[in-house]
Amino acid sequence: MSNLKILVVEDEEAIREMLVMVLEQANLTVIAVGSAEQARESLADNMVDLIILDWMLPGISGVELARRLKNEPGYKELPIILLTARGEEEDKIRGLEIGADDYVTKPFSPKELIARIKAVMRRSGKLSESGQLSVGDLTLDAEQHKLTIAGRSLEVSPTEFRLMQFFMTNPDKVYSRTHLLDQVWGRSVYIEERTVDVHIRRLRKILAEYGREELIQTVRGFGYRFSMAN
Amino acid sequence: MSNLKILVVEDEEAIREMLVMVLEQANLTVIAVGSAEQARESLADNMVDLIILDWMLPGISGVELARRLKNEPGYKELPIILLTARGEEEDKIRGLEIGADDYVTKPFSPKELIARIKAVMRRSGKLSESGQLSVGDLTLDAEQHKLTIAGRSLEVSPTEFRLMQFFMTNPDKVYSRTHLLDQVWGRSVYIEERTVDVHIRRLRKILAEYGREELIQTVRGFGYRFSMAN
DNA sequence: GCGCTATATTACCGTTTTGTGACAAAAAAA
DNA sequence: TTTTTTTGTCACAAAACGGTAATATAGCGC
Repeated sequence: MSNLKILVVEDEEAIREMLVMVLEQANLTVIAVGSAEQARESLADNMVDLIILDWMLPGISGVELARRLKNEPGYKELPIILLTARGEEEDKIRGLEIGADDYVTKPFSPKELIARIKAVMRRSGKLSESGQLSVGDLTLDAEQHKLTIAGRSLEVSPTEFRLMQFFMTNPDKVYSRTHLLDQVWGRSVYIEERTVDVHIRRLRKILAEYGREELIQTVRGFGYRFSMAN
Repeated sequence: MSNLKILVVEDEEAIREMLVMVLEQANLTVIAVGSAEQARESLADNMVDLIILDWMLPGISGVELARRLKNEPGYKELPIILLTARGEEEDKIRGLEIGADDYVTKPFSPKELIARIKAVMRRSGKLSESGQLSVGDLTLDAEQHKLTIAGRSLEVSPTEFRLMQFFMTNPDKVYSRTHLLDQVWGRSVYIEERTVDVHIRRLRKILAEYGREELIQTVRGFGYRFSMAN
């Protein structure tokens, strides 16, 4: 779950520190602020992947901030987890109505919080498939950001790494160039379809050094497939 | 602050987990139980260096357990930190009268808790601060603030030392410049991301004198990684 | 084989990212 | 105080990355 940035909005310092520690422990990048106003500033400067928002805040309350964000086009998709005092059942309902993606009650268990973050991230498709992916003797470790074949590490560029990550997460299926562009490059960029060929070529070249170029197969008329089976 | 064993007595699971995480993060060994009775059993089996005790417990309360322990010859010297709900000022006084060594209010800040534990440990002379980290033939001694490679000591500046300390504590993982800044420099300090590069460079230069510059690896597009493996 | 299309391969080159030395301010030491 | 060390920033150099286009090759129906 690396490389995700979380914005924590909590006015009480002890709890804020607690949150920061728990989140950093879980390998997340954290920005912590104490009010809705500061949260706004942070959002303007930083792209964050999720907000953890205290229900009660001085000035503009957490619920209010959540409600507003969920009505703004730019932040509609930004997952929000609300932090509420224990047992306020109506709060939970109201929070979810407003559009919060989940909520956690104080005091919170670190495990639970992390689990909920993961769940929300997974739902919004932001979870970058943590841990180790293995296909045959190929291993991709997201944490180390390292790709190895039979223990020897491969030198791949960032884009190649992401492409490989995608392939290893979805093996044995054909993907069109368009689909690959969407998934690996991101929906918002327009790039020539042919560019995919070039990156496939680069990956194959690297794999070929270990006699594994057949891992990435061409499916004429459709696209490419990553598979152990020939 | 390693090699110290802490017994946590707290009935509420969320808070118990929280405590465990915070303490383990601080390199302490933790045993966590949910009641005074279980605490008794644990004490019979394990030698612990400090107890963190919730004021309110089902059955025999925390205060009561503290009072009893402080009257038993075998446990008289065992430091106890009481956990109380916020703002119960009389509790504090009563707690200290009973013989508790310190108290912390919920919700607690991780930093504060660790600081108080350290203080209590120091007072009772248990703080040995034998923080030795070793990775390969690299050794970092937190106590002496000394970094040695195969016995020969390296001349590193304070910041470089902390950076190295962080890396050696978290090997084999990529960290972004932002993450490193947060962890090594501390959040709330605004420093150019590229400054990290410079410090990495300085560390590498020192390591290079011993042919070990490859210990710190660049992961293009992501950050840096400390690892023995190539 | 021929013609057509899809894919492979290569080279190019602007852009981005990282490395590096120098410098000055700040902090620490003397 | 003066001197020395430490540290953050900058500017430029070096390296790498990544998209494009041009060209070559391969697949396939006829």
